[in-house]
Amino acid sequence: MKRNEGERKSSWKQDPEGVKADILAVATSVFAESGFSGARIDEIIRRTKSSKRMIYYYFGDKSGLYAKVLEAAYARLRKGEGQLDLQALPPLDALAKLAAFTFDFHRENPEYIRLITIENIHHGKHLKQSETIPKLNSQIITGLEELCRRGIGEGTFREDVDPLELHWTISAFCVFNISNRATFSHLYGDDLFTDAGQERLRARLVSMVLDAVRAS
Amino acid sequence: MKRNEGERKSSWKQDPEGVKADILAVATSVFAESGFSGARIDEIIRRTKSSKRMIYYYFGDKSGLYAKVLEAAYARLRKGEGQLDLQALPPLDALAKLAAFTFDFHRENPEYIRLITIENIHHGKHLKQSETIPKLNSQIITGLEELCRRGIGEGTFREDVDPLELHWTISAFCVFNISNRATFSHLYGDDLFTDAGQERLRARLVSMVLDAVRAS
DNA sequence: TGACAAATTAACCTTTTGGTACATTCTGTT
DNA sequence: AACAGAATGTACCAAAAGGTTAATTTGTCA
Repeated sequence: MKRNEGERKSSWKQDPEGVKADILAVATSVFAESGFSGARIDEIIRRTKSSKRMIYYYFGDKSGLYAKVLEAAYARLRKGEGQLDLQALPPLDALAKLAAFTFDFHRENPEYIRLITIENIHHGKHLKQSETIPKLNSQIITGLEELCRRGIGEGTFREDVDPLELHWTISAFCVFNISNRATFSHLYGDDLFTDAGQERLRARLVSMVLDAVRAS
Repeated sequence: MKRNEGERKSSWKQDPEGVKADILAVATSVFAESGFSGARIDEIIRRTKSSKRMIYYYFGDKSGLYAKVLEAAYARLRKGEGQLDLQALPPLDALAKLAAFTFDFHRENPEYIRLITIENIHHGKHLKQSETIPKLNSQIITGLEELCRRGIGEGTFREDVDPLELHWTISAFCVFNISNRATFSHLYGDDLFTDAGQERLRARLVSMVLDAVRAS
């Protein structure tokens, strides 16, 4: 239903990377919006400049596409954290910065969190297919290990802090804030999801995390 | 493939409540297992003693069935909390008990948490259809308000504690522990999901929540 | 006991949906 | 310029999936 009266009837450029990126971007939105099973291949191609054929050409099938979408989501999430340069700050400050940043970053990128939530609904089966995702995610842990070592050495951190537990705690806060917003705000109002409410939650997260690691 | 050589060829008892309960129980499992869109009506009836028609007879359509399943899940979750009798304990102890109980209860009932997560993927649209769920959930907040009032009056709670924020915090911990287990344990190992790990997380939750409310 | 409503079964239907076959165009290489 | 292989568009398909129709059985009450 579009264009070209005078133009040539058929003409297209080859652009594999562009097509792949386009599909991936659209698929990210559609999967995040409707879940894996709820997402429709036809809906994805409709929003794309390409044709259905290309999805199967480049990604194999719906699961393959979802796996790539998920991979890209994890990559961007961890990439953000990686740029924080936590080594430059005193341990307690660095931890505070990490927690606050994670809170904001997840809030600014709800699609990625939704994709991870969706992946959990499906028992992580696509994640298991990925080679690259586990590597990405080990970075955050080694970063926290380093941070804890410094804090313990310095005497500001408890001796028994657990980097993994720390990551778990921060994730729990920041992920829940996105993943359960719909039901929570419907049941209890959206006071906590206004800008002011979110600032309070972020402050709460930071102080809780700091309290949890601080030497007594 | 069952029964009756010598028995009458066809014979069934009318049992509306039994049929409804059967369908609801099976649907709970199937929806929790596969999500809303991923769940198959045929799979549900297959595991049921009834026939497909009954789902539509009693629940209208797939969404109607899911709405009832979700309603039942919320009812059981809140029913547990309601039986805690928090008034009988000093505020700090009551809060600790609530947090620890919620942690355990969610852990023992992952299906309900999964259903809520699934509902969030679908933007809470089934929840909005329910009359009863919001009532159920207001109980926990009024309970916490009462608790906070006592704590503040007694001087053990900070003056500015927010019951809703408290509930949010406890929920975040306990829900994340279930809803993101698949991806988290795949990426970071399942140390935190062993019995010992879970006990540590529960202890962390309790101490964090207490620290957050305690007057300084 | 007979009639009427409620409950239930079994077979069927329509649309949707993920996926494919096949033809066509583009582009780098010789 | 011609060939080969990669990239893309179009039309199509078979199966799955939600939902429905129609007929049968069971319970109830006058």
